[in-house]
Amino acid sequence: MRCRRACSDTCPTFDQGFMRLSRFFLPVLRETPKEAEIVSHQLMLRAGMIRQSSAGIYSWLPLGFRVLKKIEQIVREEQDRAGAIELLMPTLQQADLWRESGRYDAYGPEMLRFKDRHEREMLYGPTNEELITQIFRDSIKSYRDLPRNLYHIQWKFRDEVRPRFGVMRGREFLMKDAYSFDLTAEAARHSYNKMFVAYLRTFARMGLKSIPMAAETGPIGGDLSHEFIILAETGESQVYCHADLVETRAPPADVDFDGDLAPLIGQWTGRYAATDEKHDQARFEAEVPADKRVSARGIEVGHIFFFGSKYSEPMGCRVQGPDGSMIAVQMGSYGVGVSRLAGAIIEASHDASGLVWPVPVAPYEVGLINLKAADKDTDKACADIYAKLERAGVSVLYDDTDERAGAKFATMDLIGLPFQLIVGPKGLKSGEIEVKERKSGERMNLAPDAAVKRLVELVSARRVLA
RNA sequence: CUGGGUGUAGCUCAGCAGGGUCAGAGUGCCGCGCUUGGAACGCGGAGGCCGCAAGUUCGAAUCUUGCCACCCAGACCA
Repeated sequence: MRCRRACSDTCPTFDQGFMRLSRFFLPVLRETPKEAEIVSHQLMLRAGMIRQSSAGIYSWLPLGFRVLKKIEQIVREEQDRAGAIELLMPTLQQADLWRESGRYDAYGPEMLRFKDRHEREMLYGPTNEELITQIFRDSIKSYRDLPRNLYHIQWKFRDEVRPRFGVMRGREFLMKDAYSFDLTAEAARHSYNKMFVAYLRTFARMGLKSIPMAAETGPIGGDLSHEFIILAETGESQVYCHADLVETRAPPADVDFDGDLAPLIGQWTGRYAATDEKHDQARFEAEVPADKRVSARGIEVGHIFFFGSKYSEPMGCRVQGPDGSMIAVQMGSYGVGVSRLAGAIIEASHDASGLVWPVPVAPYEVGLINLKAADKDTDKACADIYAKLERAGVSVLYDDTDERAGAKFATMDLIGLPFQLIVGPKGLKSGEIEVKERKSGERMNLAPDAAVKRLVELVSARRVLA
């Protein structure tokens, strides 16, 4: 989110990430609104991240919006790393396009349909296979322009019969969807593998343990469909896997996406992993030693699959091959539930006091607490620390309000910033301020400058995937 | 969509069975005082078309009917 270069505020991507709580918009709730059932929903409401607009439709308040943007950016960076190319398609689409693929009738009432003023039939896109296929076929005519992978991050709408779990199953949701185009099924497998690897890195960067699990393959069959499940105690579905998978590390940043990814993929697909629907207890017991059997709760955050010419054939998306023949392209699509991830991360990372953000997705990296606002010494110390952190490129939410200490602690714990810097008159007298890590609760007292230095080290170390 | 439930202050809720000082509490918000390291305390105050609409009645948050919204269980799902 923050520009990595030492650029000024004239840089359009610059987001300074500094805020005084006295000027922020953070409507926290002390009590849990009754409509929220699961913990992520409750905490998102309480921490002032979201507000429900209507069933399954939410506004993202500043704190939540920052998290959403961070998640989005990680997804983007890993898509780019894997060679996918970003574009942006509209939310509204024409019914006629969907008639080409036959899905206008096949898609149920989940698809929101309506007419514009000219009585043209429109729909709010639940997904974009048709549109991307149209875009691609209208422009690409040669096999020499393959392979390509195009993605966008856009709001979708599925009129779920029953939205629930807050942003985890909303009707309107932000999704990254990528679409690959290849000449042959074999080449498409490689495109698929790239996304597979990108997903492992994407979720790992957000501090999540994600496990790919074989999923229904649809009309094509084969083994090219996986759901990426993250483990969380409060997960919505039951999952089973080999314990080693949980410990397997995500691929490094310098993985060669043009090389043979099969061995890497094999590390993940070689061991048993299945969701409820595909679980085979007998096979599980036969393939996994008793002490390695993991039975846990999980949340689906990504889904990748290959569908060959399902859309390219009926929609006439063909390219001319080396021999001059017209060949329908082989496609795959790859989704990540961006807004859902905000909820999923919380399900995987919270405690009795509130949210516990992993640094890479934290709305701010540090919460600076002035225990006695309007006190000359604490104000000065805080202003100094605030400026130093800013210079060091650490994002800070500075609680400069005149609340009581207890209330400040409670609020800061609730919103879950990874680190807290606590500055009070007592500590300052002995030349110390307190650094607290939200997750472990560990505290240390350091001189202000040492605290800033330590904090910068801690934050930097946790920003990147180890 | 089927079944169940809930709509009263920003949030959490009481009050409805037997209509009539019932417009209430806690919390949050505003002001003052006293406080100041884990959601202090005291006093004062603002805030509600009791989901909406019809109806019954002298009188309805309370009873009747209809509608709407939201929540939960199921089927469905990034």
